[in-house]
Amino acid sequence: MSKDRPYSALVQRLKAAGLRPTRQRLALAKLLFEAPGGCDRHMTAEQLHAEAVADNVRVSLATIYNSLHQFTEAGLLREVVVESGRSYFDTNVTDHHHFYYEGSGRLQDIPGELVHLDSLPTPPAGAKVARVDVIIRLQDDE
Amino acid sequence: MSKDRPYSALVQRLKAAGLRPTRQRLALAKLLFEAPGGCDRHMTAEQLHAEAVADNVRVSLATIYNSLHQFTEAGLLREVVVESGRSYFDTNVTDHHHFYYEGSGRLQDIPGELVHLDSLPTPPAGAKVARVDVIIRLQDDE
DNA sequence: AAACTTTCTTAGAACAATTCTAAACTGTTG
DNA sequence: CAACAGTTTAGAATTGTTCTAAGAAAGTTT
Repeated sequence: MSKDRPYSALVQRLKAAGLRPTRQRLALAKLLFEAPGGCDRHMTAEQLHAEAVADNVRVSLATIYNSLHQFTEAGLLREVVVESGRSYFDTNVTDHHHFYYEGSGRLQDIPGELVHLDSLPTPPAGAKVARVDVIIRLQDDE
Repeated sequence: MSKDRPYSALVQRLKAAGLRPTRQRLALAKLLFEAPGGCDRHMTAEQLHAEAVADNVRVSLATIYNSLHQFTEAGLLREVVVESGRSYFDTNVTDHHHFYYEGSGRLQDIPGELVHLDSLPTPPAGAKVARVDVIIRLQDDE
């Protein structure tokens, strides 16, 4: 019965990540991962907060930050820092890269296959590669 | 005569960039581009400010930020944002990339030739590629 | 489900990095 | 050297983010 298992897929997803499926985490996960139109989203904390408020979900900004970081930690999100005070959380956690429109501040995915990194220098002994970020910065008229 | 042309190379460099060679800009340029030991530096605003103070150059933090941005604008520096509140100014403005040690927060240059980017997707019409940043994030024990 | 433990959420304060402001100062030009 | 535009400054203001301590909700045990 749907009444007994609201958003069961999301609940499972949170549980699998070791996170209690609380009211606010579920609401935020719904906004992030089950947005009506699209799929891959690039959201700032403020944007997500605004969406939550607009959707009548009462969450504090602190919880937004907590949740975004916990989701990121759990591999449900990926953080992309584009410039000084501007950091996005990307719902696409597959191997991929980004176009960054400097004028509008918009971020756009580039499938991982489209960028071939050859002959990466071997990182110093003892260091593991955590991730490779490629950001192609575009100049667009603001 | 050296008395008439102190740091003439730097003076020229600033003038060529359309910047008045003021006392503080010259002092900062000297710290950035003529550091005793090395050549390529990755400095934060705070670090540069600390160096200036240690060198008995009285500059306000506001001027540090102004100068760093003006130098960057003029192509004398390149800004690299690695994470939320952490942005470096790199004296190496040639085409190159970076290793970022997440633990220590250190940045290390990778010569441009060592990374081959194939088949970059064509950026949308009307947009020019301003720069391609590749950051290889390394996990080192903090 | 009452009692209990643990984990979450919250408002607001605190913080760090950066930018702004308005006044004082300096480099340059005539 | 006078005058002006460009620069510097201290301190306030802003922005994005984290911390704190207290109350609320979830999970557990009975």
